[in-house]
Amino acid sequence: MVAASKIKFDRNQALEAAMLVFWKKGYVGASLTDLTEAMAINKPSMYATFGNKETLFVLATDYYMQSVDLAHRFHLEQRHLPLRERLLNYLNSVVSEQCNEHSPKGCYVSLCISEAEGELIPDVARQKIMQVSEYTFNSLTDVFKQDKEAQDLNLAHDAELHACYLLTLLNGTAAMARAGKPCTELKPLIVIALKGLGL
Amino acid sequence: MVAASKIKFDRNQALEAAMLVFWKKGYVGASLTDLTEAMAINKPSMYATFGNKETLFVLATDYYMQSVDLAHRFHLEQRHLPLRERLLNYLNSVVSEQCNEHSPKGCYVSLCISEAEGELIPDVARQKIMQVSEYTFNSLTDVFKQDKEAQDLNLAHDAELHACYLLTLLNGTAAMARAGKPCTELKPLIVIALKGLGL
DNA sequence: ACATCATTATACCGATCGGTACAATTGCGT
DNA sequence: ACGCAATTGTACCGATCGGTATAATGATGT
Repeated sequence: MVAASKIKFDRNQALEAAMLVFWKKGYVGASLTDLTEAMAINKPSMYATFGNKETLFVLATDYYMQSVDLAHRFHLEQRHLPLRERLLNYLNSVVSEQCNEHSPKGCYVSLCISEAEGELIPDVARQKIMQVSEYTFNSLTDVFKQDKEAQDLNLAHDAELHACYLLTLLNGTAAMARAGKPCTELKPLIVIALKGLGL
Repeated sequence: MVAASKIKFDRNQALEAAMLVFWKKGYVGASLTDLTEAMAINKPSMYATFGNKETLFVLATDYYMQSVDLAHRFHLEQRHLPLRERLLNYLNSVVSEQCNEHSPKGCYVSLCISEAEGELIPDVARQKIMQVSEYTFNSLTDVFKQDKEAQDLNLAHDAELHACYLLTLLNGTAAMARAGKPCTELKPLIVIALKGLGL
């Protein structure tokens, strides 16, 4: 009764397509035409289903966190593995994707955060992307705080500093990947960077 | 005779203003209105003097290299200083500026390179920003290749790798600065990162 | 088979984009 | 003081932006 009739397009599939466009072009660079073409729907359907560009961006960001980011974060949570191995798996996973030929270069979050500072992203979208970045930071901080190995290595003190260090590394590789550096040149950086932490 | 008459506005001052706008908003985000208002001239004067938005961007990028980047690179060329001190001075100089309250957050080059991959920057501008990024990479590579200390520490082998490492670090701090991280939290990352190189 | 109603496609809205034509203005050499 | 020439402000160009009104479409319950 409610209203569930007629065939609707696949909502998640549309969100994934939108996410890929934002990932490639950023918030401002992604036009409604780019978005709806990739989503294979037209503008009125988009507005009826998702509200407007800003709320679409928020939902696409949620989708990113629940799919892409979750797959990476999985490696962080393998607490049965040694700390160095967990971090290596996580960092390699992220960097691999940043260079992946089959998805946009770089990092969705890193790109959109760069736009946010320029005052060219509406407020809600800006808050969303900041909150997502903070979430990753907290995940990394928790690893350093809770892991026994990290405590033994004195990495639990200043956990925030070390989390910031790894987040900076990943933002850096994201920029390099976007500039065209291949995975083969970026992955070795991870080993060097971990040496900075004594790992 | 030639034509040198009438008062013209200060060309360099205008280029500096344009550079600051591109630095804050990127290429696409910087509208002609933003640019001409900051340059304190109007559109016809801008087009008569600089051609169009794309050539203005190229000239603003040159201005950036000759002013901002040159001041940082100066620290790299102090060959009488120990390698670690030269790198520390250079990296601290760059990071300080990325966080500077009185200029746009982050890095001019890093921001515009991120835009370039999205196919939303005209070709000449794109090539210019890529070339500038390559230039910085080569400067760092030369330091590792030519410095005696670097040769002794086995950093001259894979000089490109180590240059890439530092460039990645700076792209990372640029993103973090743009996301709002203060200088006090970013500068300690430099010391950690240099430990990765054994410095 | 028919009427119903959500979804679709088309065409349009005002605002702004990069870029330009033109006329009023301004400061110079004479 | 005058005329010249470059610069200025204004007003506009077509294209595209985000967003919407409206009419054609097509599957469903009866």
